Amino acid sequence: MEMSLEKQLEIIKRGTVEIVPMDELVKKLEKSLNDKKPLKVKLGLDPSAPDIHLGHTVVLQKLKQFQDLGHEVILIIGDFTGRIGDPTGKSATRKQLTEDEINKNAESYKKQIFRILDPDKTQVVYNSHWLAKFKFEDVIRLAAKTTVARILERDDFKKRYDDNQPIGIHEFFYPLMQGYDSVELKADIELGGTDQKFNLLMGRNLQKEYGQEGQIALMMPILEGLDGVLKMSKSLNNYIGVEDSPKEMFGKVMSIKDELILRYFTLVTPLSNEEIKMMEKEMVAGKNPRDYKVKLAKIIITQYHNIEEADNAEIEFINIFSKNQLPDEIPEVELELGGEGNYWIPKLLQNLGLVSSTSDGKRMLEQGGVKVNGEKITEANLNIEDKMVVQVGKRKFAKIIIK
RNA sequence: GGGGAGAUUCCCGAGAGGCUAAAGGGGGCAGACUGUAAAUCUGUUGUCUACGACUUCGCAGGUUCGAAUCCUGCUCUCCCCA
Repeated sequence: MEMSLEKQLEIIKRGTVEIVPMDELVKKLEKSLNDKKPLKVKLGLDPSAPDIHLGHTVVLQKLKQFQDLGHEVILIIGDFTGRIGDPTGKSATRKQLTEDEINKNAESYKKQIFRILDPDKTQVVYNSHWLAKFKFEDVIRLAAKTTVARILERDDFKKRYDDNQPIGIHEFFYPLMQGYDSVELKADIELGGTDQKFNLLMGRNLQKEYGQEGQIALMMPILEGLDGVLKMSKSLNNYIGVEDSPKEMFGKVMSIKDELILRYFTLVTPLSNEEIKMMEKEMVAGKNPRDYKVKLAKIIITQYHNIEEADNAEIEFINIFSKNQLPDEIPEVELELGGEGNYWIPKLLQNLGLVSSTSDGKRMLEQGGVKVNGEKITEANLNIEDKMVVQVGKRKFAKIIIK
C-alpha cells in the first residue's frame, strides 16, 4: 500500500535527530512513488553484543516504519567488521571476535530482531560475502579514498587521539568497510544512532567515489540507560533487554528517572506525538509520574511478551514494593544441615547466593538489610528451618530447602 | 632509531619508605523517607566465623626490621624528535 509523500515524511521524521540531506530524501521518495520502486534502507549491525536492548530498538522501530511503508529493509550483519573491532564509545579498543562467536551472536541477533521486524520482508546479508574477498590491493585502493585528517574528524578518534589513548590502525578501516557496504548494496538510506554519523556519511562519500548516488543518512538519538545519563549498553549494565523477563522489565522501567519518561515513550513505543504531548501536559498539571512509568512498562512488556504478562508484572510489583509482600516465585536453594541447623548468617547468605562474600553478608546484617520470613534480623546466628525465606535488601530472595 | 612520561582497588584519580586496605569523586549496595527499584539524606564498598589474620597498587626479582612508594630486568601505553 502506498502513502502520500507528506504522510511518509511525517512518519519517517518522527523521533529523528537529523536527516542529511533532507531535500535528497524528498527527491528519493518522490522518485520511489513515481517508479513504484521501494527504497533500499540499510542498517548495519555489529555482532559483538548478542543481547538486544531497548537502545538498539530505537533504530529498529524506525526500520519497521520503513518496512510498513513498503520500503526494502536490508540488515547487514557485520561479521567481517566484527572481527576487526569498532572503536567503542568508551574510547577503548574493542576486542576482536572469533568467527565462531560471531556466528553464534548473529543467530541470536536475528531471533531477537524479528521480534520487531517482519522476517518475511527483511533481507539479511553478511558483509564478509564481499569484504572477505578483498585483496590487499583492493584494501589500499579503498583506503586511498579518504585521508587521515578526515578519519580523525570522527569524534571518538579525535578524543582518544587528544587524550593520548591508543588507536589501532585497523580501527581506521572500520568506517571504510561499513561505508563500502553501502556501495555494495547501493543503499538509498542508512540508519544509525547519532554516534554513527561519521560512518553513515563515509558511506555516502564512498558511494559517490564509486559513481553512485549518495545515500541519505538518518540518525536516531542514543537512548539513555536506566541511570539517565550514559547511553544504554550492556557493559554498563543499565539496559532493558528485549529478552528480559516481564518482571525485570517492569522493575527496570520503574527505576528510570522521571525526566526520562517521555523520551522513552517517544523512542521505544509507537505512541503518536499527540498522545505523548498529552501525557506531558498531565504530568505538568500534577499527575503522578509513577503512573506513566507503569503505563510505559506495560506497553514495553506487551511488545516483547504479551498483555497478560504485563498485568502480572504490575501486580507483583505492587505486592513487593508497595505492600512489601513476598514475590510469588522465590528461587529455592538446597542446603545441607550443618550442626544442629544453627547458621552464622553471613555464611548462610553467601551459601544462598544472596551476597558475594561473608564480609558483604556482615555488612548487610549490620545495615539492617536482612529479613527472615519478613522479620528483620539483627543477631548473628539463626536456626534454619525448611522453607524459610531469607531476604537481602528489597529484591533478593531465597527459600531454604533442607536436604 | 633517539629522548621523555606513565601503568594504583569496579571506573576516574591522589599517595612518593612505616600513621595505607590505600584520600577524593563516580558507580554499586544497604537504610530512612515516599509516589516507585524516581528525587533527597545517611551509611557502606578486598577476603577470612574476624576488634585480629591474610591477599591487593602492570609482571618478575632485589634492597630494608618494614615497600604502592627505593633499585634491577621485563611487558604494555602515550608524547616529542628522526
